[in-house]
Amino acid sequence: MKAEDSGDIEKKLRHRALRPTRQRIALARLLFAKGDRHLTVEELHEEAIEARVPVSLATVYNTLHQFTEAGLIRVLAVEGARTYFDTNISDHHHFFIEGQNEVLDIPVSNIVIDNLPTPPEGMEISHVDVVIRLRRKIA
Amino acid sequence: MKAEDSGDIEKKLRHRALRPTRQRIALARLLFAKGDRHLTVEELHEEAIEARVPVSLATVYNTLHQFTEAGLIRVLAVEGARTYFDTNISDHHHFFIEGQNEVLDIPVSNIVIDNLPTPPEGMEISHVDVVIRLRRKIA
DNA sequence: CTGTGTGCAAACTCTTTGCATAAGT
DNA sequence: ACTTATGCAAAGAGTTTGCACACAG
Repeated sequence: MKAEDSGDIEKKLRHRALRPTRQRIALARLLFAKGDRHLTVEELHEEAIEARVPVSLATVYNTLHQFTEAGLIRVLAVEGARTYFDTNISDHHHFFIEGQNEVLDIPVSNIVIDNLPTPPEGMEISHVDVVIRLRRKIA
Repeated sequence: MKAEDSGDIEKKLRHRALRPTRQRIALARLLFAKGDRHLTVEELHEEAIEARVPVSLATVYNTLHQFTEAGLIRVLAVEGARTYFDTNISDHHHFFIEGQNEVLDIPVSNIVIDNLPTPPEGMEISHVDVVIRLRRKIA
């Protein structure tokens, strides 16, 4: 939950060969200042506008992809039309509420996964995603 | 891997209040005759055309959604533009090859998941999806 | 016959791209 | 100055929808 100051963010961006522009800094701040989050491009765009940082949708798309390639954030593996980005890159998992396309962090991630299979030749495991799909309990 | 004959398929469809039309039967046969598969709408559509079953893309979309609601198939939780449908509804998991949007079944599904978290009030677990993301090993 | 399913094309949503302008170094 | 980023609008991919026609019961 440590909020990072602009100096940190600028350094981080510079280190990934990303110029610390006004837009990138603002988006990074929105992303990382509030702890772990998962949001869509649309949501981040709205937040930026509300925060009086006029930034175009296309730039939010570009920026989130650049951040993803830089390893600052991650793409969530949930089905559905839109893409969710996750600011938490450490191992943790998610609830997915069926019919509402909603994603929730799993509070205490003490899930144990065992007996992971061997990846095919020449491949290595990048990350294990566990999505627990939930549905409304039928009384 | 048991191939089902048309009688079975018709019965199955009828049981879900889906009229066994030519198209639905043909699609069901393509889906279930070859063991477990995961495919996109596009792929199934091409297969149907190749099998000389002229069916429209829209019908493939409709049919796959109806089959999903009927519990005959399942939607795969992988990110990316297109939706994958899985003919295997039992508990099993997937490899996802990053950068190629490719899905592979995990051969022997002996993964053990333990310490599942308690779902929020009024919710129950529908299914647990495990996606092991792979990347090309960097020498 | 009656109601449901199908096919086509148009509409929609989310995402990407091309190119002129603006900003960073 | 030189290079890279941004914004806009247009294009693109995948998916959904409306409505006339066809088919199953």
